[in-house]
Amino acid sequence: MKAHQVTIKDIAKILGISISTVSRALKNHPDISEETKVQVKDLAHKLNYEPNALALNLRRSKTNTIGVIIPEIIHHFFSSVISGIEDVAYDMGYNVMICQSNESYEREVINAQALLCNRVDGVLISIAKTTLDFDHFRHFTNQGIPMVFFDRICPDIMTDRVITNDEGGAFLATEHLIKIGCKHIAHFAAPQHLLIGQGRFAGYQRALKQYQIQFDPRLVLNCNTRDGAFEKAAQFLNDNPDVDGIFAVNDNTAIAVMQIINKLGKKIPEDIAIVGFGDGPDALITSPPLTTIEQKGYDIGTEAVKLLIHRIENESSSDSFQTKVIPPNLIMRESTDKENVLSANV
Amino acid sequence: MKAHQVTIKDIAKILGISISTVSRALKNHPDISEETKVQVKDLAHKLNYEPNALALNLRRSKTNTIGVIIPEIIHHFFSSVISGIEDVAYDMGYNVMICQSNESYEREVINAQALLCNRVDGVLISIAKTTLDFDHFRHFTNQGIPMVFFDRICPDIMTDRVITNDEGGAFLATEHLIKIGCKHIAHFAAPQHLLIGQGRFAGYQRALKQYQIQFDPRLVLNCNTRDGAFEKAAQFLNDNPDVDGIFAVNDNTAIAVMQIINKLGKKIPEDIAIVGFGDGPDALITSPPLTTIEQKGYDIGTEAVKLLIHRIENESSSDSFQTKVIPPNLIMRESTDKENVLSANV
DNA sequence: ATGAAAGCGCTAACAG
DNA sequence: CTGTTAGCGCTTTCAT
Repeated sequence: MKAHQVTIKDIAKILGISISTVSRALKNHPDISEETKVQVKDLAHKLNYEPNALALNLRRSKTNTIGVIIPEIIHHFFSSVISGIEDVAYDMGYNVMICQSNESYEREVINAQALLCNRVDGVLISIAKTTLDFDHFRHFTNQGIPMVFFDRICPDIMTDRVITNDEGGAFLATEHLIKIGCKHIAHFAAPQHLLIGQGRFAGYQRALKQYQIQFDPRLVLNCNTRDGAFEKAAQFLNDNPDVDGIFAVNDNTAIAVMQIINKLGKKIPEDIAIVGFGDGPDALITSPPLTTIEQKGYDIGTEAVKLLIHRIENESSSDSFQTKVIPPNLIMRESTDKENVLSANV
Repeated sequence: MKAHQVTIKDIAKILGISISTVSRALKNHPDISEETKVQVKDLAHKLNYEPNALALNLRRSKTNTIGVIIPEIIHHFFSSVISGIEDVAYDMGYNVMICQSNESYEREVINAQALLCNRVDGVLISIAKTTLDFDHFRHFTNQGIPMVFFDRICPDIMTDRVITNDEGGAFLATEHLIKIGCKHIAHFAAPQHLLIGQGRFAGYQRALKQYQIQFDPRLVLNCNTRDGAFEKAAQFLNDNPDVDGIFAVNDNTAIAVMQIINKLGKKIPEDIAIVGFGDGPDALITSPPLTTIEQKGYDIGTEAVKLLIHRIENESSSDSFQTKVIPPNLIMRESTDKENVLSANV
């Protein structure tokens, strides 16, 4: 059943010429006569010859393949990143091999090993939440395989990096709430052992400080998931009835909080204005649509893969490592539109 | 810079034994003495030896890799499918190589070729909307590489398939609207040259017929995207003020229509009840939450990859081709909850 | 202008 | 128990 895949050997035999001539003819080597070239190419086409990438890669010890390790493909942010990666990689002649860690350290280690075995030319990584040890990544550097971390970076390993400006984005979000007149701004925060947790909390604090609003630690709630919000938000809003603005560390949390606020019968943004972080498509379909910080997944992907391919193709160049920071944007929507600016335009 | 990757040859040289002994030792061949095994394994570990998958695959002419061609990874449905594929593939010792067609025929052809060159053991495919010619897929069968189509299948090629029961799902959706008392049920439909367009329209019609409701072609609108809804829905609802139920061909359209209905000041579900198709996470966060048909992406992925691996590992078995149909579920939420059953439970 | 041969890293007969 | 050898498909010197 399994039809033997056509090789240059087959072509050579049929045409009664040598393997090397076929090889040369197929890649337009100047030494080969036009006649043979035409013959070879015709036959190759007729037989559906496809060069065996395995043999090729083994020979060159280069695979033109980029490995990617991400936590979960299902998150809109990460699939945007992948789209960015793929588009650029494709244009530059690289394949992409995607592995999901599912936020599991063990799986991440196995992924790394698989990529190593497959001799990828370089790796793009966003680390799992549960990963605390980084030796599996060091293997890449040991073997001279360049890595670029994005979004969830590894501070202990010196490499190129691409990150969002979390602090700046959080500042924008909080500043926006202040400017529309919120006086008591809560922050639903991610765990402070995560870099994004730290950065976004810091931006929140800086905005308060800059606008001389007293920081009140009681207004900071450790809550960064939809489920968490359903657990804690109602109680929190009850305990802090003066809260008139919320900056949530991500859209999911913000959206869940909005649903709770709606249920409580309070008005958004009149009673409580709310800003998220991430700008996934979800932010468009809530009621009201959610003001949020745009986290440019696609751009992060393209930048990361560009840095990586540059390293791959300039091994020698020991340019010092870069950290690219993607600047965030505030996307204003109705969840903070107290003045009815947006609907006035309709 | 690029550290030479360690090979069994290196290990053999250092230990002063032959390459084949090393090879055997590493795979616990019974002929090898415990002593040598330990020596070899220790050294291999110390040197971070990783077997070269390229060489291995070339040798065995088997890559243990499954190729996947999907339209867009960004769609929640497709990333769910991929998760399903990856989980099973991983358990069964296969790698997964994902390619996006971006709904482009040309890109799909290139993807297929890349997978062919990389000698994947099998392929999972959901075809691009713009694909009308299928020769690039026939190459796989010609080379004896098994294929499984899922969701967007290719009717012209005989292979295993995994699909949603579109007709049945649409029937459930429409029946549900009928049962909650809707009398004038509109259908926002996909183009009828697409199989899902046909199937879902057919299910809608069957439900009407079964419940003896007169089919009215004016209540069928060709509209299957968010943008389309924003263009056409308001006008449509104006022209057909008696519509009290809508079955939309997918969640995106349903959600956009809900937003329009809300803007028009009508109540959901009291004035108009609405059902979508797909059950992405979006359906949870609209107001009200959207009743929809669960399209089990993850399950489709696991089923498809199981069928594929079965084919791969039983080449000889010319079992006739199967079409697995994943049965749909109705997920009832507030967008059709006229009786307030759901909130009563709270 | 073409062919012969070595080698990329690994496995698996075949010999001892 | 271990070594020798051939070969997977391809490129690339080195000959001719």
